[in-house]
Amino acid sequence: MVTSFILYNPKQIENKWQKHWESTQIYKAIDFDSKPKYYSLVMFPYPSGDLHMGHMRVYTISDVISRHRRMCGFNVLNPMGFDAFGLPAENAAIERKIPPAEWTQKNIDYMKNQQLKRMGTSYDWSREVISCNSDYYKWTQWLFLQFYKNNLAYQKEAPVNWCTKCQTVLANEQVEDGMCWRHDDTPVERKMMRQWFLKITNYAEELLSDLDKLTGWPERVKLMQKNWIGKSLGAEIDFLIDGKPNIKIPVYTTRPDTAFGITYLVLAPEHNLVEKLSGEQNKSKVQEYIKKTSLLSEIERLAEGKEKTGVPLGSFAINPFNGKKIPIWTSDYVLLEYGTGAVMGVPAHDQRDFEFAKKFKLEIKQVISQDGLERQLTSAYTDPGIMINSDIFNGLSNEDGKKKIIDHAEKNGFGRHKVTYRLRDWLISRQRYWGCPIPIVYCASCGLLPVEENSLPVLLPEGGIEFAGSGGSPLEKCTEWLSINCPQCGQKAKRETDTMDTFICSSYYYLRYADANNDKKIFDKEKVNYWLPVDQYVGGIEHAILHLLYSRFFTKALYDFGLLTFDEPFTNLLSQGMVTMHSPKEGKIAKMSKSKGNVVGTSEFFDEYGADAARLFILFAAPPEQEVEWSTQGAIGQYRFLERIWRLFFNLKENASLRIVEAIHVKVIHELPQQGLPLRDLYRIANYTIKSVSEDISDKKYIFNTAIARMTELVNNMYKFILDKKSYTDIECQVLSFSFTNLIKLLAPFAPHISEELWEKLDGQDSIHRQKWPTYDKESLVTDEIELVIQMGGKKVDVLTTKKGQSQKELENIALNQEKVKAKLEGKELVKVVVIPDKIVNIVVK
RNA sequence: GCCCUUGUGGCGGAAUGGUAGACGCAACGGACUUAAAAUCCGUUGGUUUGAACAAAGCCGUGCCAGUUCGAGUCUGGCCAAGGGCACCA
Repeated sequence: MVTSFILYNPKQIENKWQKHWESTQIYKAIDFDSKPKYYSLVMFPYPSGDLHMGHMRVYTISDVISRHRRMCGFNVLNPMGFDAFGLPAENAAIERKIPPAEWTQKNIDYMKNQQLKRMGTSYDWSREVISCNSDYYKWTQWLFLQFYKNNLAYQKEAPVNWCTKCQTVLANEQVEDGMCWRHDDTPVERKMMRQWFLKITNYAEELLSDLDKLTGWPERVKLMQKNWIGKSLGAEIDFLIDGKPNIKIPVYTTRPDTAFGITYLVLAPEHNLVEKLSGEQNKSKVQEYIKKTSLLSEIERLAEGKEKTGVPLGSFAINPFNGKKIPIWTSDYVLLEYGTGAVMGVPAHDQRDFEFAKKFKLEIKQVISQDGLERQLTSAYTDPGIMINSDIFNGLSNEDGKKKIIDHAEKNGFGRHKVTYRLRDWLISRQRYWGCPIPIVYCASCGLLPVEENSLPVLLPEGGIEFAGSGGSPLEKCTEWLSINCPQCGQKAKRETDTMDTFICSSYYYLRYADANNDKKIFDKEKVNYWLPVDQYVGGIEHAILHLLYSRFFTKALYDFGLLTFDEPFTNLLSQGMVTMHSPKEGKIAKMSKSKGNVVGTSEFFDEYGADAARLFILFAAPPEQEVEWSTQGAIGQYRFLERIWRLFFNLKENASLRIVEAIHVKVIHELPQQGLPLRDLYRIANYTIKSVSEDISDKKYIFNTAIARMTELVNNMYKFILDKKSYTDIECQVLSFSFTNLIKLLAPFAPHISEELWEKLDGQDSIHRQKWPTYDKESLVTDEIELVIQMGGKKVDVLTTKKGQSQKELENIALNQEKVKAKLEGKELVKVVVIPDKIVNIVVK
């Protein structure tokens, strides 16, 4: 009897099952199902139009997790959507005259049907969200209004990145090496503009301290967030102005212990007291300086090694500690947005101040010293030491001094303890068309008004938009759209023309998935609190700060608004490493990307070798957090692995009456006679494979590369077992069937198509993806023999197989009686023998 | 400058403080074939002694120390690569 052998044809099989899964809707998540819920999420993509192998990794990792949890009996939510607002669409409109909405939708269709689905992903597409659709951005606007009502959205004048050619503000992400992203010869300038902000700084402390709750997050991500928030403890000290008793300048410092070394004050050029404190003779010079620095780009202003610049204002402040009169300067090395925008100059103990004082010949006064002696400084002394020249504080260690000085200032009312964060409020205004309109109205008589909730969404006008590529937001020229009747007085009013940063859209999409089609509310409270928080989030490390911090902020704010019962959105986070490949343009290995010319498309590979092989390779080549270098050759290796399984199926089907065997009666296997040992080994290996793969795929480990290696080993062992075998006994058929059945079940999350096809060929019920994850026979892993390693001085001398469970003395005797050991012991003195039972004997000699 | 991560064969990578190099790629050999491809079965860290397919020895996880019976793994210092932050007072 010859079973007709069919060649492994991944393209055909994959297409067949993708269609089948879609029509049977096997990945639909059920609200409030009786099974425990599991929310598996991958960061939704920007629809740039073409995914390559570099993108595939994140979807594969997340999909393996989703499929595995489903087989483990969870009610899995695994949704997908598109982060669809953003600049490339607007750019395409400018360059190719395609409306952004059309361009975006075309890309979404392609990515969804030709790419994401072909990867074999298991999304519940009924919950798809597309952030540029009005049924989604209506809720983005609604959220903005909640922030506004809760005093978390406000406008202020702030320095922004400005491109003179585009005549518009750029987001920080759009500034590349200090130049405009569209004009790489145009340095970005700084400009003061009235902009919308979200008050994320209100949550600075909570965002910082709750990092401790996130035990399922990688340490490095938490550390990056911690550094970004940048909490620092110090003091605020008030300085009075000589001759102007009504004005005081508060200054923030982390080194109050150096207060007696203050020899000048510096204000940021944008500080609102600069003008007021400029003396008559200095006024023109100060104004000139302010103008000059305002024109400097961020890059120029912060350039490393840049010489300090600045001008004296011509007025003086009084050091409240010693009554000394000190000059007030302005310099661009002081930032307006940090602390109070003013700094006390202590050249002896701060390197920046030191450089400034040297350049402008200001006094340098040492007040901390290692040995209590004063000496000539060639650079700032920043190490700990003893306080000198500090009046009543002399002789204290500077650490003690910090506290005593603040206490002293507090007692006398000119200073206090102060906590400062590096985190700034979130600038969300964008002078762009392709974004979510900010629902605000400006009325000449009523002022600034929020759009009423029941008239949301504020629709983006479509058609007839002029994308000139210059002159600010295209919305400013949509005169029809722009004018509106004031919701309060009915008079003519104007809409806000800025749109929101797209990070707003992505700060809550994971909540919307819980109830994506609700047109009455942003989401049903019950549903969102059933599904959330996300059990496993997978995404790129590039979002370690922005997206993940913003999302945590949103969740905390929504919790405070009473919409959520949890205050952290993502319980577990996996930050996958990037996919790299040799870039001919850069002459080295670099992140896979179109601009670097090192892209491998998905379709070409899928057509020839299939998505299953690509998935396996991407998971096999390295652990998920590390980088992976794409290698088509390596991926073909995984294709060969799948072919080996495929051929094994036909071989066993023909010769070993292969069938589905989920478990073998344990007794039968253990009563096998001696000559059945290779079979018992195979049974043991099959069970060991189940154990290893289950552990490696669990949320404690996520090491898919070793899981795949274990499966490869099982296949290799099955081949070894059947080598030269012509016929099989019934028990051999059982063990082979058991091994094969469990192999394809273990393989199912990794290579979903081939495992489904083989499951069908085995007459398996339903889908393999709805089978129970295998369990293993613990007893089979217990052996009565062990490999004993014999070492001398920590170096391996011999390995031998012996009975398990022998005493230390017995093992020591076995070791000492080995020929090799005896030979080596000759002429040496035995010092001691270390025995680790069932493992190792280490003989120490002199 | 500060902070973090990573250094293991020709390559990607495995190794609860206990046999370094699992698994794969590449390379080489054998079987099959008229032949090639594919497939199946093997070999493959370096080095020395040896006529040797025998066999045995030595060295080896970026470098230098340390802890330990025993270190790729733990500690300290250094070097290199990558990443984050960067005039944050």
